[in-house]
Amino acid sequence: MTRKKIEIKKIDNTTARQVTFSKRRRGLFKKACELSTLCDAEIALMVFSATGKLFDYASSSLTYKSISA
Amino acid sequence: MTRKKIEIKKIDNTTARQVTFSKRRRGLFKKACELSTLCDAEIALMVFSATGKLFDYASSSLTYKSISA
DNA sequence: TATTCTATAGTTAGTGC
DNA sequence: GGCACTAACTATAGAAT
Repeated sequence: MTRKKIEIKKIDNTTARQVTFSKRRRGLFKKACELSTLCDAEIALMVFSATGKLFDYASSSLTYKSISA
Repeated sequence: MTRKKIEIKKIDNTTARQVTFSKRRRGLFKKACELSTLCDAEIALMVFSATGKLFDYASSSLTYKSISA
């Protein structure tokens, strides 16, 4: 996206892929947060890394109870 | 974000809020897609609009079975 | 109401600590 | 592993449609 345009396909280099993962994951969560706040939306987001680690986010009033009730 | 910096708080004007919702929702889903592709991550994303409408996305190999197995 | 236009705010690839 | 830098890219606010 900068310094050099990149193609949207799997990044071959493991180190580069991990660096991109942590940068973009932060960006994605930030955007989710902003959308929730700005537009009064409820959001749930789950991200599993290639190594199986889970990162998640849910806007405050979104619970299992709230969607199953 | 452009033309004028905005504050991250609920947009009061209903029309403006809806316009921002549809624009940013698209952006968020795109980013989720890109992260999944670039970094070989599995992602699930649910967005409920203020009116209760659901928009969702899940990367292809992410199923209930895959996470409960 | 969702989409298009476009200048500018914001994100991020590549790099070095 | 994360943070900082910065050029150059993308997303998007406001406006018009």
